[in-house]
Amino acid sequence: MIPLRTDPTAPWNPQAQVCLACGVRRFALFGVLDDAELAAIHHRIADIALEPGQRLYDANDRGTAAYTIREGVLRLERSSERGDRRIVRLAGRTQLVGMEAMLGQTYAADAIACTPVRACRLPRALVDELAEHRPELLRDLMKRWQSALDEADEWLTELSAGSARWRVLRLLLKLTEYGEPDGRLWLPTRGEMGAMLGLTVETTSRLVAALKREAVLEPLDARHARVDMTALAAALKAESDAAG
Amino acid sequence: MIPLRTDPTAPWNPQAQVCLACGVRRFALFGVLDDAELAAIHHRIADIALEPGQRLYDANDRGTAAYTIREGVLRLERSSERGDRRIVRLAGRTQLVGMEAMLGQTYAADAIACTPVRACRLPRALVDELAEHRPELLRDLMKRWQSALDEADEWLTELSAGSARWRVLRLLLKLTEYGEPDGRLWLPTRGEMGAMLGLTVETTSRLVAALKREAVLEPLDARHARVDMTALAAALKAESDAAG
DNA sequence: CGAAAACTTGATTAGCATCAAACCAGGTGG
DNA sequence: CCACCTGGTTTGATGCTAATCAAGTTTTCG
Repeated sequence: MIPLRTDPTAPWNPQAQVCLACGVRRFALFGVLDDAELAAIHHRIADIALEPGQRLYDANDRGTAAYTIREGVLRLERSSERGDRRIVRLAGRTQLVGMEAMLGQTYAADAIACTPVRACRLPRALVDELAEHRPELLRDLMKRWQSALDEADEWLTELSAGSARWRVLRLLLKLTEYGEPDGRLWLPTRGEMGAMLGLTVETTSRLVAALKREAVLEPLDARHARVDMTALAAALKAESDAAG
Repeated sequence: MIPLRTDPTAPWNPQAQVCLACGVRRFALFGVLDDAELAAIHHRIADIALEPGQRLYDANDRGTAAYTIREGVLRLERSSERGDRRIVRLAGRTQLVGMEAMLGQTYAADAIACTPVRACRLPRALVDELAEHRPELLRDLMKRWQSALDEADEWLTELSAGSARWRVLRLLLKLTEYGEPDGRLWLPTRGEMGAMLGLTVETTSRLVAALKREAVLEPLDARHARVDMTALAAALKAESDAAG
């Protein structure tokens, strides 16, 4: 018989403590669960770590789980029938990806880490079970679908149309949502930026370089920068006036 | 007292017959309901007719209903912060629009008829009531959210990137989904096409004209055409080879 | 029939892609 | 520790694609 002290469902189990103390807990899908409920299921939630470039799942895989991102930024990427890859969305802290698995569908995109990522794997069976007693869970799921849809629409209107400069500026604005609390901003590679905006690496590089010169963007290290929000807003305004 | 024969919930009521005999019934959100259930609620479903250009709802309105499209094509349109309008999705027969109202949210886009449209108005309260006894309804809703998301991602990868010719060709392919069963295809105005593809009216016009000359597109009347699917496939192939 | 809207076509230009080369940082192995 | 390699970045020169500007035409509708 398994000794009591290593019972994985027990709340004094170390992993249970991790779940209970999780920083994103209240904002994640399982945020509606109370301590007791979480303690009863935490052992079915695998903790996953990814290095930049590693995949969480691939498009067309028959998925059996969704994932809550606890840390880092993940990109959702599709290849077009012309053969080039396009990033259709980013996902960061507290966001849920791979929801299509909850419907028994295959994943719609590749999910690849842009930065070091930590995620929790939520098996479909678990979500189904919990949803039976906790209808709020389904409601939360639906809200997340709607958010993803809003996000996709925003990418269409703001990041895939207008001049290259406008798109890069809008992307910086979007990236502030994924920045560190201290104002440090994660900067994707130029290739990633291009794949998000439908631009080439060269064009993206030129525009980012220009923004550095204009002091909209203060480079910290290769992958991080600080943005002058006032200057960014002014640049966006100027660019939209130029277009109209 | 209301005479029995005009009782709106009675199955022999004319409107009830309309609902029971509805052509899209089995493919629509309320497809899971049986005759008795439908007869009990049909009087709460308003039948709506729109002429081209009329609006079903506006972005940012606090919506209290979703809509099932029974006939015609509707466009979902957003204006960007630069001030130009972009069509982010189309919706046709059997599709559900305005789902965000089911979450108590405001509509995310303007919904405007492209062709004469007939739609059924499904009040949020009704959907909530039915969902309590019929959990499949929520499942269907979630599937529709996922479909909308897939569609949005496809618009990003196939209709918003690549050469103008590629986009127009892909749009024709997409439009076959909204065509009549006899192979007749609804053609949007050049302005609408441009707003879907992120191109100007002039460019769109030139490319559509070229496709007519190449006999990929056989014009029937101003708003309809027939496409040679083989020629379309060949043109797409050629265009994607040229890019790669 | 006349006005407005949509469409088409042409001429010109701006903006981004393409091609090419140099540069830089981080990591590896001698 | 340095030489080297690799992947990402920057910059320049050139060309092509689609935007823009400008008529002119066709269709739609009151």
